[in-house]
Amino acid sequence: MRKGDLTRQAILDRATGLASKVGLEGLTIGALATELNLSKSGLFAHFHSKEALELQVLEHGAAVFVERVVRPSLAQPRGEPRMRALFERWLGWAQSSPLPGGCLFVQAAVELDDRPGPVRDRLVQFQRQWLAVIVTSLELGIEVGAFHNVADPEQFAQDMYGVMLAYHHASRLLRDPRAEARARRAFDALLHAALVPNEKHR
Amino acid sequence: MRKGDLTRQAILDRATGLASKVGLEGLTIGALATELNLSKSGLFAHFHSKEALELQVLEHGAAVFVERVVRPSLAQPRGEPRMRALFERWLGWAQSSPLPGGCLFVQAAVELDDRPGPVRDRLVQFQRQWLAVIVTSLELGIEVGAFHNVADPEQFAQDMYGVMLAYHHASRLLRDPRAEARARRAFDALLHAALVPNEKHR
DNA sequence: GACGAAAACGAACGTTCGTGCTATTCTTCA
DNA sequence: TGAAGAATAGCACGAACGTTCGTTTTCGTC
Repeated sequence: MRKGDLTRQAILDRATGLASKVGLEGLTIGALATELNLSKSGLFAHFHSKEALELQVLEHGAAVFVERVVRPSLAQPRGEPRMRALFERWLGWAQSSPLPGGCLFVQAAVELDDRPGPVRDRLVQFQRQWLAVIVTSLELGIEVGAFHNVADPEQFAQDMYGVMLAYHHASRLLRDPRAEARARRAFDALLHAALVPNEKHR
Repeated sequence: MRKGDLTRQAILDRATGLASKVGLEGLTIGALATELNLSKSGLFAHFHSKEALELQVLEHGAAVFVERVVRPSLAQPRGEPRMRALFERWLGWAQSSPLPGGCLFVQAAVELDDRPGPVRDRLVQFQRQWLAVIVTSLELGIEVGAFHNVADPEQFAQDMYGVMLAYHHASRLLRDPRAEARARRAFDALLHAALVPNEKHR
């Protein structure tokens, strides 16, 4: 019972990286098996369908995301530091070595936006949770007095998402080395607009 | 020689819409053929490979994009009107009925960012051209005195792209009906920051 | 060391993919 | 109107897909 979980984890690790390149649909059991020196059927036995594999890849990716981005950021003090931590770690996540194809969720989001089913549903759930983290962090910053009281906190979340997606696009498709610096500038502007004056010029 | 071009055009029209849903790779000759009441081989004969079909779909999409977004916008006067026209028509493009899966290029960009080849190369070329249109429109607006002289016009282009991508994400994946209004607000803020003061309070 | 269970394998399945052929039908133009 | 040529259909192919099955290897426990 132990050995099985070990290889299952190894499979999911590799599958997450592969899916970041080719997508969940592009992920192939045969290719994944050869990459891991496993037989197709041996790998397949761990998950009992392709869809179950896709779901578990998503689940695995989300767990890593929480551990590497969300949790350490929530350890930062409320307000500007926490907000910056979220952004910086989000950027780092999209470049991390286990994700050679960029953010798994960006790939999955575009791929699944028109294909109903449990995989899409789970992804939407994850995205909503992540947006909620951003919104809540902003609202906590408002409570603490770091940010202005804004009418629509979700506007900030969508804007922040845009900065990230634009970075992803410019960096991964256009291979523009200035994309990262521009993403930071854009986020700075976003944050600057939300900061209350005394925080602004400290 | 006339009939052939006619059906070829019909094929490309339908293929563009289908590809906006399932991507260029997900686009399948068999599915496309049945949708058009054609035989697989009959359709295939028009393009001599899948890759050629993908390239022509991209070409076709770009031509429609120029005709529906770029050209009418460039008919607007320089400065704010032209910039707003570009944005509005870009938004409209992503929602247009021949693209049931959203912007074809967003789908293709994510799909191709890790798969080298001529299709990716062509897409990158298109994206660069489109960014150049945005940058040039901004620079012309500066010349005319509508916008501040900014250090990095491409920053504006990347930010504008981000607004669009965030809209796409919130709208298509999360089905958030407020996504469009937020996109407009975000673009307004972007434009407002670039406008020179006398233009700002007119 | 032996035994039961878990894990991995190898071969085969039905289907679909892109891609070639060879006919057949339809257009076009002298 | 009839011949030339383009457009489409029909059929078959090899490869890859997810999936199933029976067998073999490996593991954990007594």
